[in-house]
Amino acid sequence: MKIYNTLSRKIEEIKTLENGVVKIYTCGPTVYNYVHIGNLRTFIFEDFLEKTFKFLGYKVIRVMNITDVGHLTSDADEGEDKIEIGAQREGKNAWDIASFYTNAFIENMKELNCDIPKILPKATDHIKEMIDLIKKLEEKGYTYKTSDGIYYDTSKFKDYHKLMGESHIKGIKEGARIEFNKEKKNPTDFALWKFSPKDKKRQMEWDSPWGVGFPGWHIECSAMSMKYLGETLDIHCGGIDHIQVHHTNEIAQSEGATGKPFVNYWAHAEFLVLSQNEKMSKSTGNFITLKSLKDRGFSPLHYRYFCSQAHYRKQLEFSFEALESAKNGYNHLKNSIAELMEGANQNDIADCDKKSNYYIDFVEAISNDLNIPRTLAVVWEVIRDKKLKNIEKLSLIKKFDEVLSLDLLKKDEIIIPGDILELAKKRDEFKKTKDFKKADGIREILKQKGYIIEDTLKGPRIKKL
RNA sequence: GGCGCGGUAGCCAAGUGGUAAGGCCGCGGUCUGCAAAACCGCUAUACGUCGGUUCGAUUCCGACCCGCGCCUCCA
Repeated sequence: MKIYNTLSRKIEEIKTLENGVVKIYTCGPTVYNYVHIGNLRTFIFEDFLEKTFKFLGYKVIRVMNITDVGHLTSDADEGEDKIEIGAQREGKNAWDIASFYTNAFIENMKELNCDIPKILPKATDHIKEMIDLIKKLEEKGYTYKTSDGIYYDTSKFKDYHKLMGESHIKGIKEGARIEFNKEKKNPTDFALWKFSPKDKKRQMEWDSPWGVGFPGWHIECSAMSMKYLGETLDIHCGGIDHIQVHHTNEIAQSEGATGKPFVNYWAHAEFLVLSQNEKMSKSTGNFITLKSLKDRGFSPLHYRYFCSQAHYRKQLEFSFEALESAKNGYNHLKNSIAELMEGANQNDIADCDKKSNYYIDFVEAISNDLNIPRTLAVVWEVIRDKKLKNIEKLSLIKKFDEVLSLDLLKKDEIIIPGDILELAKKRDEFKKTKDFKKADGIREILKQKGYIIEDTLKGPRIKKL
């Protein structure tokens, strides 16, 4: 298994710490609002990664955090964080907001056929671990206090910029904009613990050795990843935007505290970008959710298929036109497979032939920096192959779907209401008496009611529009 | 201003130092009472521009143009 490592800027063969086991930490959502389809692209990438390891025989231990506290809206803001703003917006308390959007997130993941990591720690459940970690950093001299919190002195950590590469350092210094916090010693210093504002009671705040307050924006990932995966882990994933700040700070915190390498491989997913208009941003409220896709007639798996068509390290341009073509492609694929399954018993689909060139191509593709688009081409090639038997094709596709998770062999069972069945029956009778005008009339009525009728060798088949 | 990424047929998008996957769209055919679905076939002389290295570059190097991202919370 090879993957691009942001740390080395090279595609590397993965060597896990423990043979046959891979420990993965994936940055999860901040639950103050719905996740958007850009977030979802990253989570789908991580799901492909996890399933690829499983496909290749690894045991995967994966952690995904739920950030339910602490992320400030910006450096300039005093004390306000997104969860509390969300609470104000919706007239609920902060805890309810976090819980509501956590559930919504999990629901989205399920709909997209993404496995929910078994270890899904919430930041608010790990305040103690964070405090302990900050204490360790304090002991080692990495911290200093300002009027509003405990900060990390990034000048004390040797390789602070290692994730970004040497060339970034210059840019950060020169490109640094307005410095919001004058008490910070270096522009890149960041808060480990923030004090609650003196005049205001926060909904979420905790006691600490430094005073009542709440954790900084980065400490939770260091604390929770090391708690569940150990001081060094194999792979850490996230969106590409996290490289410069969040992940860089995680390294500084974790390695500063332990003196050991924190992560061996960093894997980052590129952005989903909108072809026109502004960018999608959760904090500005300008974003598309899975629900809005569904409202426009797309299924979650249409979106998963859409994402599967592009490599995770390349920006993917989102447009409804492009999604429409993915939808057509996906439906076509499912229909083709449904035809292959006609007459075949699902139980007869045995293990696939691992010596098949298609199987070899598939493994080659997923193992080579997760080339999912290539695997889709393999699936199409299998379907179009003139020599393979249907059952052989299905066994390959079934195996491939362990990674793709597109429900390729799943029959869409839909419940047809009685009145629709009644109409279909009538149409069939008209057809038999060759009264095609009336038969077509009924077909038109059914269409208006949202159902399509297709005549097959085995009789009519009703589908939802 | 700094850093980074990309520009492949009408659209989305893989990939490669020796002339380029796949999907969508379009067209024709088989099937059908007609459709639909599926299948078969076809299609566009596709690799931003200009140089360089090379026997040979879309693939490597340089410059330029264009688009995008990050640099402030953000997948």
